[in-house]
Amino acid sequence: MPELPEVEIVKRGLENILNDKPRILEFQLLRENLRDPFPVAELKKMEGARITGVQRRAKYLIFLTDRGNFLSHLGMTGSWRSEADLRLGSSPRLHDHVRIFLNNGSTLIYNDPRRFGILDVLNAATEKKRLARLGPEPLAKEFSAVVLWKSLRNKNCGIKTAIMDQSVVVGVGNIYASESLFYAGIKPHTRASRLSCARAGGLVQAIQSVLTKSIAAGGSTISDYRNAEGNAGSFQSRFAVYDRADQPCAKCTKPIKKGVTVGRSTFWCSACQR
DNA sequence: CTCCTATCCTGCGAGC
DNA sequence: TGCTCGCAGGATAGGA
Repeated sequence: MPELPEVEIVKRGLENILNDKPRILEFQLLRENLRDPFPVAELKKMEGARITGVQRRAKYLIFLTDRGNFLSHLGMTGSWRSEADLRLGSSPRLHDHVRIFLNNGSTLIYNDPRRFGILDVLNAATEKKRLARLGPEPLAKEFSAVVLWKSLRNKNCGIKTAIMDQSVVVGVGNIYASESLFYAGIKPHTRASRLSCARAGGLVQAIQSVLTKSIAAGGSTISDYRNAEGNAGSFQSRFAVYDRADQPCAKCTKPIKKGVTVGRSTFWCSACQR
């Protein structure tokens, strides 16, 4: 579900919900793990802490408190929502796994059917494990033609696989990889190491443009994505190629192709992308 | 190092 | 209608 635009929109919604810097009354863990076991004791230590902000790094959400920080990754199907006046003993909805009761009357609820998500505290060890090897933020100045080109030079895989590698650039997932390559006019199967610096520069611009436009549209809602305030995104109606197999290319009207690259479906226009 | 596969899970739609 | 199968936004471990 969530790639950079969706996580960014969730972050902004959480900021609205948490803008009065509420205290955590209780961390309610409704099971013992998602992809990894919850660090129960360390999370419980943060009960009573004041949440001072929310940040995004790559596809991670980072919750800042005055007693340490914790992070969340939505995996494929994770979501945060808030409910007002929820009682501690009230029964959770299907696939609600974590509830954070706040002293401002709202409760943050993490729901995740497939449970590929992550909830972890942020300390030196988890920073190293989760964040240390992440590449540049695509919307930051540091992400340039030369930076991308250099990290592609030793990569034998296709360019689409390469830009989904979070050590090359963060935040680009299966949807925005196909979309970006369409706008850059680059075939997804092109060997990453063969891309010229100039074409890498075009790809940088395409990635930035697509992600920025998607954020402006509230992200993409494929089936179940909602932001923290319950609203769907609308960028899915503007996909150029993703999930548009056999439909006419908006530029040249030739049918969009679909293939499978490293187990992920890939969409492109064989006329517009070389 | 890099590359490649399998795997973690549930839900849904296509096809029979 | 009801069943099975394949596929879905991500990331990682483990072996080559």
